[in-house]
Amino acid sequence: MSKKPSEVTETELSILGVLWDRGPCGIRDIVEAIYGEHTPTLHATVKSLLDRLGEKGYVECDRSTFAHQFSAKVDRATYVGEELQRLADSHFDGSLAPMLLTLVERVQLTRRDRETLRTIIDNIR
Amino acid sequence: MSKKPSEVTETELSILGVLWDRGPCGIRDIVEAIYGEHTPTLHATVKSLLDRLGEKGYVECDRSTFAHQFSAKVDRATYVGEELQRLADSHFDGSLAPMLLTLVERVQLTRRDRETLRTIIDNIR
DNA sequence: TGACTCTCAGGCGAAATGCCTTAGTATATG
DNA sequence: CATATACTAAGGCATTTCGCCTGAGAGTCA
Repeated sequence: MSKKPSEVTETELSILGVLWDRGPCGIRDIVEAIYGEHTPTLHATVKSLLDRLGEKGYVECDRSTFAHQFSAKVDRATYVGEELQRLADSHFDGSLAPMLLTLVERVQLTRRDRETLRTIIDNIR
Repeated sequence: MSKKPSEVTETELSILGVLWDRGPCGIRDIVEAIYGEHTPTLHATVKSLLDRLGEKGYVECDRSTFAHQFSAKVDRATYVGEELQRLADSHFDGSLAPMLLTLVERVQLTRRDRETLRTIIDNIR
């Protein structure tokens, strides 16, 4: 289990977000999705961020096409799961259940949230 | 109430941890709790971190005594709650239920956990 | 007073972060 | 083929952050 501190920047996360929403993309697609325009500068900036996301293991690249296709290596749920585990490691000795209890006690859940949660728990049984 | 990205460093968090575990402390107490020794250098380092934690709103300082007493302004559960809300804001449009689903799917909850959780949910109602 | 302990203000180097430039390669179109 | 277009690769730059450290000065108590 690689125990990376995750450390994905807010800007990098916006790129991951595009990848999660749209699936594999070329750089141009990502640039236009985020900035609404396309310039060489923005292109290179996004490329840098993609490189770093690649080094961090969150993005991979298919180089078989002219415009390389980037895609998220980790899906959103898994990413969030890692973050949750990280929180649990820091504050609840790695165990998620107490954190979940804290969460439910602390946060204002809507009636809808409670019903959903109840359904989830019932289904797990 | 726009939430700042929190951005508490791992090192800063270790200081918050001491404050959470021991209550109000002088700098010396914190230094010894973390490093097991006390030197002018470590003292100043911890002071710097406390200053930054103060600026970020997580720590306050009682200056009425010779050795100022620092204490956490936000308790651990609240801090974790903020982090969880932040995650939900980033990935689930601020709604916690889907994130809870992710969390619950990831973990094996014991029967006891589920019962506790169910009780809590029922009591909120 | 003198020996300590503490605070305070601020600096330092390394790393991270977002942005940008330049050069070169593949593709498509006349 | 010749040329323009679109893309990649490699790397630099300015700023900020982070953890650590120094030096000066003030409060405390024998």
